[in-house]
Amino acid sequence: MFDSYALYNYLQAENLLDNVPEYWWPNAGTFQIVLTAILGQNTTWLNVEKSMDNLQEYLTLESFLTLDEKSLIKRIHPSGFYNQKAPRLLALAKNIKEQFSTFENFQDSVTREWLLEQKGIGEESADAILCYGCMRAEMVVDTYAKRVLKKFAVEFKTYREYKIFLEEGIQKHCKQAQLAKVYALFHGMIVEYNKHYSKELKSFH
DNA sequence: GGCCAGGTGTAAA
DNA sequence: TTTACACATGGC
Repeated sequence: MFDSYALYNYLQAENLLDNVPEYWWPNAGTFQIVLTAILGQNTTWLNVEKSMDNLQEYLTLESFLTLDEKSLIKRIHPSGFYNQKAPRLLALAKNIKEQFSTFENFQDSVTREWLLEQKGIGEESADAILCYGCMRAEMVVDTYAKRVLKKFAVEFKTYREYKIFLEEGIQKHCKQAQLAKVYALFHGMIVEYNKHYSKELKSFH
């Protein structure tokens, strides 16, 4: 039977993560995850990197909060949707500061529900921030995950159904204490697999 | 030149 | 509850 653990093993056999950090997303565990999660919405990664380069001096919660909206819009121009991403990012940073004081405290105590209340954060961004920013056991479901699953004839309607499918198979085979790392690795392998086999996967549309 | 990318919010049916 | 649409750039 094909469950997410079978997919996990299939991807592992591909050896996709050579020379990739333990937590696959660049700068995992830092405030930068919050920025990249939102800048990356419906945007190519190359454009996200261009925007992040323009934010070099503002990559901590405190320094980011010194930016004004006009300057931020200019800096994140390459990654698109800047008129909505800029105010949403500033409001989010402000709320993190007000509710949690420090990013470290945010990492320890933020909930998925709190994130989903923030304008500009939907289910995928919430899970990306929790998984890679806070090292929590939350599986990220993105276009890539849906595309790989389609290759194996697995399709659902809602985000929640995809998330449950991906998490269930792993949970049966991994200890609770390992889950956060395994989910991060699993999602990372899914993305790398897409990059490697993009043409083949897109032909399944 | 058209299509798409590591989505989300809003409004209308 | 589902569907349609706006938001925007840069690479292919």
